[in-house]
Parts: sequence; C-alpha cells; structure tokens
Amino acid sequence: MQADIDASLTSLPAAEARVGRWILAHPRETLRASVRALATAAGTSEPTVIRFCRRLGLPGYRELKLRLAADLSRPTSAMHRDVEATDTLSDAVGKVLDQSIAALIELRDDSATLPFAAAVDALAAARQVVFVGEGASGRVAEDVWHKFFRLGRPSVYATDGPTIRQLAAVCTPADVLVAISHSGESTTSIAAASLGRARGATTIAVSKRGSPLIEAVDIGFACSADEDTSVFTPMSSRLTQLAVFDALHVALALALGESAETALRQSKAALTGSRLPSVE
Amino acid sequence: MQADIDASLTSLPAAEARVGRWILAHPRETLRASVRALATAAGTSEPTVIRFCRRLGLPGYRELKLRLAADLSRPTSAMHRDVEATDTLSDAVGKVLDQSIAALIELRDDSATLPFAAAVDALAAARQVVFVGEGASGRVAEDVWHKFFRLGRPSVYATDGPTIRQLAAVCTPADVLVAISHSGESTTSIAAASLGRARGATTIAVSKRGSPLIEAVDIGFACSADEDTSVFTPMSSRLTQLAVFDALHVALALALGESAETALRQSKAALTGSRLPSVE
DNA sequence: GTGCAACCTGTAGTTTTACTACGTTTTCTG
DNA sequence: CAGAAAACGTAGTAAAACTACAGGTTGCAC
Repeated sequence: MQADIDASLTSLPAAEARVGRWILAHPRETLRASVRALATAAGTSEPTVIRFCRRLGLPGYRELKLRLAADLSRPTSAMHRDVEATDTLSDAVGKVLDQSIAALIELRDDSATLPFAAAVDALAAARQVVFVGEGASGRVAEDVWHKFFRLGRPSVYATDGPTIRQLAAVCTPADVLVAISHSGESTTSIAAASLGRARGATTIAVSKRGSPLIEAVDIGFACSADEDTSVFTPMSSRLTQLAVFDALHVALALALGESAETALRQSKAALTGSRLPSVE
Repeated sequence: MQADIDASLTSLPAAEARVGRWILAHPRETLRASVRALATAAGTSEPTVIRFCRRLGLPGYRELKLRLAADLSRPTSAMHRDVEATDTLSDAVGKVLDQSIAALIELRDDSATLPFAAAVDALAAARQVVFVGEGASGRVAEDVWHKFFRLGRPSVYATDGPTIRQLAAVCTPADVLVAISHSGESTTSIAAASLGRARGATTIAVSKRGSPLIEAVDIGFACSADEDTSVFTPMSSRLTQLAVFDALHVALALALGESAETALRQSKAALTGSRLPSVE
C-alpha cells in the first residue's frame, strides 16, 4: 500500500500528491485521522482526499485506513526488497519467494473487496467466455482457459492482437470477455474490452489497480503491482493473477453445482483413460 | 487481538459474547461491516457492540477494526482446509488463497535444500534448454520457456507426447532437459527424462516429492503436493512450480551476468517498440 | 417471597464522519 | 486564443459511530 502510494506520487495532481506525501510521512497518524483532519493537514479539501483514494483504486477513505493498518503491522524489513546483482544465490531465491508470498497475502487481504460474486454470476450465465491476453499474460489466458473449459462451459482464448480484436468484435450480450494484463495499459486488451462492452458483453479484467484496463470494464479485479519490472518480467503479480483465477474457478464450480462437478470428473476420466493416473 | 477476544469470551455477558464469536467467525467481513450490520448479524443492538469494544479496552469500534486489520495482515498459521460444497463464496475464495500461501511458505522453508545451485550451473552451461510438460504442466512449460528464452539462451518447449519424445531423442550431452509434472507419474515425462539422460543430457525435474519422475532425473526439485486433486486441477502446487522457476530464472540471470541483462533489456525494448509501455 | 441494587440490554436520539453534487478555476490542446 | 478537459473547493446529504436514558433481568439480603 505504501509502495503503491509512493509509485503513484509522480502521476498525481498537485493537491492529491500532497495528500499522499503527508500520509507517507505520518502513516500512523493517518490511521486515526478523519478525512477533514487529513485534508487540512495536507493543505487541501476533503473531496481531494477522497479522490486520492479513488485514484489508488480504492472505494474510499475507510478502505485506505484499513489497508494502511494492515501495511503497518507487517514487518517492513522483509518486504520491498528487490533482487540485486550482489546477492548470493540463496539470497536471490529467498527474495523472489518472499515477494510472491507477500503479494499473495496482500491479495488475500484484498479478497473481500474484489468482485468475485459479480464475476461468478456473469460467468455462470455466459453463453461463451472469451479469455484474452498478450505476451506473458497470454500464457495466463491460456492457462485459465485450460482450467475453465473443464467446467463444461464454452470457452475460448486468444493471445495475439488480431485474433483478440476479432473475438471481441463478435461478442454478443450473452458473452463474457475476460481481459488479462499485468500493466493494464496494453492497447489491444483495452480495445478488446471496450469493443466487447460496446457489443453488450459483460467485461471482466484482472490487472493493475487504477489502470486504464480496469477502468474500461464492468467487473475489475484490481491487484496491486508494486514489483520492479524494469528488468525481469512480472513474477509475483503473475502468481497473483493466477491465484485470482484459481479462486474464481473454484467459486464458479461451487455456483454451478452438480453440472460443473460431472464435467470436471469427465475431463479427469478422459485423462486416466490414456493411462495418466492423475490430473496434470 | 483475536486471541484477546477469544480469551474474554467466557467473562462476557451473553449479547457481547455473541458479538465476539461472530467477529472471530467472520473476521474479514467485520473489517467492512458497520456497527449496525455487525449488531444485527450478532443478533443484538448497536450499543452492545460499542460496549464490547470498550470491554476490550479499546476506545471504540473504529479502533477495533484497525486492530483487526493489523491482526489479519500478519502471517497466520493458515489452516489447510479444503473447499467444501457448503462453503460460502468468500469462504471458498479465502481457502483457495490460504492454501496457495501455505504452499509457497512451505517452499520458502524448503528452498535451502533444493538444488538451485546445481540447476543454475547446468542451465548456464547448456547448449540448448528443452522444457517439456503435458496438460496443465504444458502450460507451465510454455510459460517458463517464455521467461527463459529472454535470457538469450537457446530454449524450446513441447507440450504433446510425440514432440516431447522426439525432442528428448535428439538431446546431446551439452543439453539440459527440464521435465515438469504435477504428479510425477506422467509416462511421457518419465520416458523423456530417461531418454534424455541416456543420451547424456542433464535432466532436471520439478515435480512431487518421491515421485518416479524425481527419481529418474539428475537434478530434482521435489515439491510437496498435499492438495486434493480429486476434483479440481492442481492449483497451489502449480503456483509452487511457477515460483520455483521464477527463482531459478532470477538466479540464472544473476549467474549469467551482463549477457543476460542485455538480452532482457533487448526483449523488453522489442515490446516498447510496438508502443507497449511495459512488460506484459 | 419481597425489596433493593447492580447490571444487561435495547430505543431513540446526537454528533461526527465519509462521501456527493455542483460550480469555479486552472491547465492543457488544437 | 477559443474550447475542452481536468483539477479543486464549497456546500450539502446520507450514513456512520457513539451517547443518554430507561425498561428489564438477575442476584442477594432479609
């Protein structure tokens, strides 16, 4: 959370940036401060504080305080450590795993505010589900599709620009389009989302909090992504995306009830029929 | 905080004890609940909730929520409970995420005993790296390949039986074959590993502890996999596999040094050249 | 059993707080 | 230098937390 604020400071309007800086300078006071107190302390007005929260992808000031409280209780030393060139091998391995664990714990904390219920409703009623994503997110889309079609619901996926756009262009209001993007700034994904939405389909996105893609869809799963992707490809945030879909998959299976269960058992039986003893 | 509530339950009046028990049963919902919502959920009135907070020595309900938020963000000993058909949606989501977190923490604890150093040495010296996996593990193989080829080292992957066997059959002693399987009992993966090993290649596997595949390779990453895969496809163990490869990827990049870094930057530049602002 | 007292507990308010609607000012953009 | 878009604050609203108070219950002495 504090990392999210720090990262957004540069792209924030002046008054909102003052709010962010004051919070970072006085995180513990913020916990007990009212909107009014925070606004005057930061030399601005109450709506600006609320707007600041919204800009971070949060529903409001209450949520900001909860996130901050959670943030402050964690041992900060173990967090936010990026791998450096001087690290030993076991240091590097430990850091990578620590970051992934921290990202998943944060997701777990956020899970109550994520729109799982709305997404399950939409997916359960869908005529067809379309998963789209490019690059590394394309791998996620493929993986997720592999998971979802076993529920017995018609599903497709696409990982390249032209196919993604064409799939979005033939969506019907009964369809659900799921867009996956780490940055949430992939032009193809955003175009697909708005195209699908224009055609009446329900659009879902799993992406970065406050990103254009999240803004462009009906149901947005806003995950925090405060990892350094300047050198390496996203790791912890990709695990986060996969975990979101794992949870969504299970929740959807529960909602579908018996029909999903038989479909799952049948797809598993198809595997064992080829002498593979368990699901890969 | 939760321990405090639990300890005070016996010495509490009936109505207040109901409040405490409801909070312990639904800690995360409590964070977003108002006094009124909590009161009705616990079958009592608003002042009772406030009195409950005071009894714990807190100034009010706000403070209770802050303490609870801090409490919940600390790594708790997550229970390894499997999802059941009677679970509510948020229960199911929480359980799925808890299991993944627990699996990653276990991996982190085991990481010192895993053969990262040997694997990095082999991968750094390889003429070519071959990633193989079937089904859902095929998706992992593809994802991992997508990560590794960016380091500038020749890499291929295969996800279907015939191609896997053929790739293994043309291995040289300078090559590294990486087999991925959740169960470690996939006949194709085992065959590929022994074929590759027979041809002198270095074989690596990421699979279940004590499985045939682990036994069949030179360098085995034995991950624990105690999740129930009778209905759903492996989730937490797949995240574990991906995390292993994330760590391996970073460790290899460090070992390769400058050449890997320039390769990563070049592959990233190729993305930005197509107006994608960040790595997907 | 009766009367008294201490203590739960809910009803009905009050005050504080978060959030919204809207209009003004500033800052980009063509 | 228009016109549009974004930023920002004023004033208002709905809801939240919290309080005052009174009815009711329980326990205990006599």
